[in-house]
Amino acid sequence: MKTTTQAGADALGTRERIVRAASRLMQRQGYEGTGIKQISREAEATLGSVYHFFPGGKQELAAEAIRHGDREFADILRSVLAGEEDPAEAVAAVARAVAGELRASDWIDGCPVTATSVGTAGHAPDIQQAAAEAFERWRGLVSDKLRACGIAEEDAYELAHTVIHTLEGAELAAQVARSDEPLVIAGRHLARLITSYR
Amino acid sequence: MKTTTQAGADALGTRERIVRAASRLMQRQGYEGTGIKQISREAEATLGSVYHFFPGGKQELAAEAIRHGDREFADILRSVLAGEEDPAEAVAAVARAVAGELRASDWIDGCPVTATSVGTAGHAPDIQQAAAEAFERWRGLVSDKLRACGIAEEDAYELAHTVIHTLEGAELAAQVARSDEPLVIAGRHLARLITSYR
DNA sequence: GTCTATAACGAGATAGAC
DNA sequence: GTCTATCTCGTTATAGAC
Repeated sequence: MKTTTQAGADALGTRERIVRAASRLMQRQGYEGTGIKQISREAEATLGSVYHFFPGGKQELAAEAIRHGDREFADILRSVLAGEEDPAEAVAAVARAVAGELRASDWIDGCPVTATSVGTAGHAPDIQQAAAEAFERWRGLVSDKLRACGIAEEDAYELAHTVIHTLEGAELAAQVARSDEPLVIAGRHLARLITSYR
Repeated sequence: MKTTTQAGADALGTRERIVRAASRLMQRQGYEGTGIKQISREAEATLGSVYHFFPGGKQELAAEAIRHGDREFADILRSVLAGEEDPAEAVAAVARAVAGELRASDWIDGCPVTATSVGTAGHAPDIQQAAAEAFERWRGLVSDKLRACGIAEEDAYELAHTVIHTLEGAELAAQVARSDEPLVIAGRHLARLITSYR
């Protein structure tokens, strides 16, 4: 068995621990607000190990952290969407799931992709591209669900955009307001919008 | 005439130049990514002047910068909403206006409130509150427009939430994708959603 | 691969003359 | 109100032993 497929927190390789720590910290503090020393400390790795695995420095590590957050939310999205047959219900369930995780973190842990990429436009293209790819992947998952439920391809494509982007914006608002109301309302409206295309 | 009401860029007082520079820089680089020295340089003020007007340091200045961005977008919102009679058309026009400004900046200048507040949750309550108040003000303007067009108060309240938050999320996505497609689609869907309540 | 030490630089903030 | 000089601390990144 390869080490990269082992389970259990203590069995994680150094590289994976570094990526996870970077993703979690940048999710809370953003790219500029997170230091490499803090990441190495949190990952229980030395600074030398960080630069060994990520010779491109902070930018390369941040791009990898975004891809980690991408995969993490994609798994949640797949799972929650599969749990409801009706696509409108499924999207509302995603909104509730996001709200639940946000509340559980006391409104601290926002979207890891957004938090890491905001403020890097124009001087960190790798980070911007990783974020764009994450959004595209998530939209693809939503679009697949909508098409599987009989919504026309072009409608599904556009609806997936608004589903992901509305959840993104509502999560930001929920975070600063320390309330799940924005996400609950967003879930209701997205469900209504989707239903109007059936 | 008081100096604070004078027009023209060169006639601005020092304090106002500092706030504007802070708002513009944090809109691009975020709170942590923007230095006070850079702000003072850009504002053509000395470091001493910055701390004279903002003894609370970077946090106090950032909160004021957010309130500046709040007022700026509120003015645009009022103006664009007033330019269209139909509320659905008006909201779509707002989406186009946001897309136009974003494209004009080569996808660099996102939402000044979001960019400044992301990553500060949990350790800068003044900033979080200023951001929450900005969103609330903007939602109030949208809600006023919807109610003036005959939409029930409770529906207008909830729709205003989703209008602002969807635009917010779509702007983030448009920024990383360097495309106005997310905002154009969001405008269309918001118009459709509003129309469904008439 | 891991570790320590340190270089090189910039950050936020302050003091005090003017 | 404005300006300069400076303190202190933290940052990214590198060097080189082990």
